[in-house]
Amino acid sequence: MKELLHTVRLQINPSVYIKNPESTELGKKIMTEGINLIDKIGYEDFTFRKLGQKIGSPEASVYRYFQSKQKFLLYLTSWYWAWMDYRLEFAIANINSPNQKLERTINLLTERVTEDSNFTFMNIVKLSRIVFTESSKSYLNKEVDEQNKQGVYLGYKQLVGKASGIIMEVSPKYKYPNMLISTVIEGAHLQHFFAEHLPKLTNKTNGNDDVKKFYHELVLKTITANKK
Amino acid sequence: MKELLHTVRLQINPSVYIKNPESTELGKKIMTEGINLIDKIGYEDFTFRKLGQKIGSPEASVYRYFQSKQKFLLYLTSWYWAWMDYRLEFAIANINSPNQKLERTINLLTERVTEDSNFTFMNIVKLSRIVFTESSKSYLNKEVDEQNKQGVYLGYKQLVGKASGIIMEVSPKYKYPNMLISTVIEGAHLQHFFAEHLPKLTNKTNGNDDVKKFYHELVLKTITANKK
DNA sequence: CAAATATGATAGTATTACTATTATATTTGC
DNA sequence: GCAAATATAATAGTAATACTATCATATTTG
Repeated sequence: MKELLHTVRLQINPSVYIKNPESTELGKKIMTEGINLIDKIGYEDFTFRKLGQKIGSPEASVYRYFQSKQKFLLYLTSWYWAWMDYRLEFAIANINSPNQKLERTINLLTERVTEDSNFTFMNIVKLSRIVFTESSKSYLNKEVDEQNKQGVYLGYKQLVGKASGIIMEVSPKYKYPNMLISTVIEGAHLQHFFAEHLPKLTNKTNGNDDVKKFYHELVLKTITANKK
Repeated sequence: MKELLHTVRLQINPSVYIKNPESTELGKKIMTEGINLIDKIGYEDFTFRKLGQKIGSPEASVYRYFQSKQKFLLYLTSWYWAWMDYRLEFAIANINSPNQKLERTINLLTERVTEDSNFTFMNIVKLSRIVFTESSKSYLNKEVDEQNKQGVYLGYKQLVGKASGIIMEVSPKYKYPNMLISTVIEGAHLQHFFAEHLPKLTNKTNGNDDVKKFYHELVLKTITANKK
């Protein structure tokens, strides 16, 4: 993707923050250093106190932006999904062939983010690593229904919905587009994690693009009608 | 599956416990009530102190069986994978057709456990709910490499390996059997969770067996060679 | 220039995830 | 059948976590 010279402001559901961190310097420091810290020590060991020490502010100041570290994680993941949604729109703009749209969509959803975009102060490489490892924890808990009512997963749902729509363009009769897309997204995260930490659970051969290839093939074959 | 009148002792890697909980009454109480409690309040809110109160023993006693609540979760998941492995062996015993073996395997890996087996004091329905929601947290963290060295994921790897072998029987040239199986296992857990809590991310129509059907079709189509 | 808002500095709290110690009860080995 | 080993109970203690509260000061805005 090309560098963008104009600034894009991503839309994040306000339910995940108290005060928009993009609106102040301190808020931006919280995001930048928060990402660094979670990427380094992991979500479990991450605390607002440690973050405060990094940015030279008391933890109480961090609490003025986010109710809890859960909400902070939700903010980061929401930001990521909004960014992906934006990238998806960009990637399929002016493309007419549904098949080509689908190919680009699957690429986007399954490939690793390795290059830093400088369109934002967010470190995207680190953020995407965080999302791959930690994002499922934001819904796999007992608060999921309550949080869902507040709308904290809207960004994720929107992206899944959009990608499912592209599946339907290619194969209008396919019954399970949402299942397929959420399987692909979460599966790709997992496979990248496994490749690094539990290789017995995956199949990385020589190279790099195995995950992408695997899900490409899987999606295309799955949505194509069989000649029984 | 038929009820079994003999007792089967599942093999659990000793790295996940200090003292085998199956060897004493207290140990069994810890498992039974631990499962009840995690199922009720979730892994995050679960503590050994609360568990101790339930079973009328001090938390120090629980610590004599398990080093930490992480290890306790690992014990439960290891037990579950060992049980699944046993059920898989049982389900494919004396079946010759690879396709039929595969069908039964996918069934086992993707369906919800709704019936309590009385071959054990473990509440399998609750345990499987716990595994669906919490098991990924046992590896999605910074300790994964260290824990992996200790062998705590061996049971899971073994099951994935066995199921991949069946894929290879059906389709010897297929390149990504492990990816496919781990995608199916974790994906099915997720889809069941979504169906209950985030239905926008899945496609449940009228009935019940959608997840099973979806993954069946997905696997069969994926491993079948295309006529290009 | 007053009023509102943002931040810093500091303190406090209930709970968590443990570890340690001692006493008593139970099992086992000879 | 008794000593020795082992298991459990009872209790206490600790550093860290995930917050909340208060007050003073600095900065922005109308």
